[in-house]
Amino acid sequence: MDVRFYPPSSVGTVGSCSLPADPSCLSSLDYYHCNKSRHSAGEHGVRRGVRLFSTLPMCPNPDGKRLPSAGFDGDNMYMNENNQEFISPNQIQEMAHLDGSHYDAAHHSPLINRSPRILTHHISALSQMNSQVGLRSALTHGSPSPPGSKSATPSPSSSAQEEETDSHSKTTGEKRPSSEMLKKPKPQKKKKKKDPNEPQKPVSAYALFFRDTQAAIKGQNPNATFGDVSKIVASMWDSLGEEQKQGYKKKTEAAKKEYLKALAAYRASLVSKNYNDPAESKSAQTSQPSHMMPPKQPLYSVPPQPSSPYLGPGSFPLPDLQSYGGPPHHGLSQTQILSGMSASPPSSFQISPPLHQQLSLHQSSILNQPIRMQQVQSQPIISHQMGLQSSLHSPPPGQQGFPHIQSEYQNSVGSQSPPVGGQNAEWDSEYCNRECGGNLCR
DNA sequence: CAGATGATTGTTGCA
DNA sequence: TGCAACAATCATCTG
Repeated sequence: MDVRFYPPSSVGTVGSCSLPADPSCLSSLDYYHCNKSRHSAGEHGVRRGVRLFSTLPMCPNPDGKRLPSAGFDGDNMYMNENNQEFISPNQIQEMAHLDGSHYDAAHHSPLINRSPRILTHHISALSQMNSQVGLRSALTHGSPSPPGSKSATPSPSSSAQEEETDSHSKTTGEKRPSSEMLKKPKPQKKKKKKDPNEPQKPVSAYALFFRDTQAAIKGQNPNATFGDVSKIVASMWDSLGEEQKQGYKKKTEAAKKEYLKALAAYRASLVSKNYNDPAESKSAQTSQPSHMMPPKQPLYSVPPQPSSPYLGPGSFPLPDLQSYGGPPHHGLSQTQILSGMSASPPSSFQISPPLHQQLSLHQSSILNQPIRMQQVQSQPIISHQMGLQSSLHSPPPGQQGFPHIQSEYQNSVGSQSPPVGGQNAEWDSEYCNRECGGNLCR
């Protein structure tokens, strides 16, 4: 796998995401490095380290050289040896349209920042690779160089690469240095037992994004470790437009509001419980030291919203599916968008088995979310479902995140995928029976 | 503002 | 069988 980062100067202006000569070497990690390069280029601050750079094995080019054969330099699309298109100017335009407030074609924002479609390309190509070579094994064990290659796949611990990484980090002033370097013996943290009745803390925007995204990444990188996925997701998060982030943050804030309400109720119940059963108060106080005290944050500081603030976990993946799905279709309804997309699949998109897996994963997560919520906490389930429903009709801002991927999901799966709009009775019932016993699907 | 904490998922090992 | 720990990363909280 060639996750080599070519300095901008080697490819052109800044786009700086040089894709490997061997498309089979393409992976989401390319994406990661594309963003790395972006950050290294200092587009909007240097953030990420290039640790992966040194830890990931490389897929050697045929001649052992690491020459960029594909990529994007901000104006031009690079092709790989197979003339496989990774990105087209039109797509760039779409990306610009996708997030016009952030994208500036003249400023060479990162590939993925322009459109997650790139990621889809990466993932799609990656899926082909991963069907043959496990990313994880390559990552963790260091894929042995093919015979004859000039060991362009150095050991992850290659000192040369470490040196390079170091120097790169130094020159770029990475905010996030190698975790190995910073790794200090972690104190064994004990997870405190939580009261099952205690309302679950709302997940952060990033966690939501992670939840949504990891399935897709995993789908295409079945062997990707959690660390790999984390890095990719983090990179994607970085690339996420402010609008999309705001979408997630809105959800988070809404969830937080709900959480605070629930927490207040929970604490109130604890208080009354303690009043009735002082014996329990001791343990309760230890686990809830502040339950007698007013919360630091005003419980109702957030202005109330008409519907369930926590749109329901189910509402997250779906928007993301949509957000991954394609250029924004302003003024189109969800159904219109989806049906329209399934009618005209992009020719360049490659369907790969993992993609199906990915879709099913993703859709599983869609329907799974309420289940999980039901299991873990006593949040208003109805509002979750309502949130899901409402999300079907009025997508929250967050779902604009990666519209390209969504459309490609839809397109790629075509009729095999469970349609969103009602033709999925069979799938739905199957899934429903399997996953939720028919309690939640409808 | 720096550091701690907890969240994300999947795997592994132990009680 | 169930639960804790762990991985990388980020957001949030806390002192």
